Amino acid sequence: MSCIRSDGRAIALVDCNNFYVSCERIFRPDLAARPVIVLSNNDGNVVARSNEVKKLGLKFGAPLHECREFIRKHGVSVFSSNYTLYGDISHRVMETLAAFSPRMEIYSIDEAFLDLGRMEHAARETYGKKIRQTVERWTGIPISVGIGPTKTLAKLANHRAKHNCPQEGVFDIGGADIDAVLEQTPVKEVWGIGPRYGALLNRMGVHTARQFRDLPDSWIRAHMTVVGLRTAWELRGISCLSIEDVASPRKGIVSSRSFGTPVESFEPLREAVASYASRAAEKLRRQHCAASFVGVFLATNPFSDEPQYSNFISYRLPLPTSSSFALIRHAAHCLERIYREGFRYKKAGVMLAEIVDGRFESAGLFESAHEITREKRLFSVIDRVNERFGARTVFCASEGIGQAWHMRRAFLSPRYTTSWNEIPVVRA
DNA sequence: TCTGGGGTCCTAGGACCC
DNA sequence: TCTGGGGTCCTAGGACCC
Repeated sequence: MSCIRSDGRAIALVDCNNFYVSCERIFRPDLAARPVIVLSNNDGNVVARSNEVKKLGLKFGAPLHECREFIRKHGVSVFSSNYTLYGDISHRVMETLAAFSPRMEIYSIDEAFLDLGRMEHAARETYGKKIRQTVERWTGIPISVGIGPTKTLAKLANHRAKHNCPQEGVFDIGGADIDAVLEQTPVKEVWGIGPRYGALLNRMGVHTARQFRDLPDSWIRAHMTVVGLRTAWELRGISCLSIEDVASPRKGIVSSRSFGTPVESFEPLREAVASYASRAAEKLRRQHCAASFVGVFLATNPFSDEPQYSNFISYRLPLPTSSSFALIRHAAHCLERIYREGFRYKKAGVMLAEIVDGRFESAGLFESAHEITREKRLFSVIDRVNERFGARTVFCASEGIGQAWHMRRAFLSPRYTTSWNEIPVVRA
């Protein structure tokens, strides 16, 4: 294990508060301090809650149909998830953050680690507050900032910032009594300790982050692998997880969805799979890669009493490609081979793997290099058009135009920031 | 009626090779 | 009776994250 003592270096973890809810509120200031929730795809479960909703006790992941009464009773505003909007706001937040550190890792849609270097102790908290004010002013998104000598401690500090000092929204664990903080933190709240390990540790009588930190290495290694050991060392202030400021390309790309209504015939299923293949190909091109492995899966609804069927099949391409045409074609062949009549399908998806640098995308025996180059240029234009004028401005005919299988999004907010037709208008 | 969609890393065990 | 040992690759499964 390669770990280094962090000797005075500080890391900040910036986390957007209730990110999806905050995004919706930017354009609906009337919803500030009001209960708001955002739903998962197909309006299935609650995936984001405003503080008001959390306080009322509604759990993350609750199915919408079980919340109807709660929503009515408390006058909750409900939104379908609008990833186009969230992606765009996320981009603005990250651009703002980038000005505060030469090294930054975008960890998720709403989180980033910032390397603060050897910034003086006394200056850190002030700096954190400055980051917070700037992001809020420039993007309208409230954030919390946790500062610590390692990623895991920064994460823990962030949790603390959010819950113990929401007014300031900044907490520097380096300026606090670390032992006391770890003692007050349930071990299950430590980053890297999931429900499984949490339960195991509790059974062993380990309940706080401090108790976990002080366990013998040999026990941790034996029961929780090196991953658990790294977490413990990080809690001791020894840095084992570095800031990855260059995003490594994905090793696999999956595009899948549950359908809004079950699909019973082949044709719409083929359209859906073509759409997923096309979206996966877009993701692939965005990271300048090509794939030589395509997989397709489909499944009926496991929650229903109807006859069940699910299957997965894959195909290895002779040469890597990033062409939507080629990937759609291969995905369609896969689907033909696993499709069975007489089932009500609920979900399908496309997987790409064996991903390589796009430069290895070369012509096969029966196609010319010229053809490949032409197709690459074509898709680079299509990608630019779709980026500028909105997804699916240009798309392959095989993706279908009706899309009856499309997911349910009954409470969708407008695409305020990415569609000319849906930009908010201010009337004098 | 309704039940998300993406990812990562690590380990154990088997096959195979010399 | 004795029944190598070490290396690599692959896969399935389990844990975690947002």
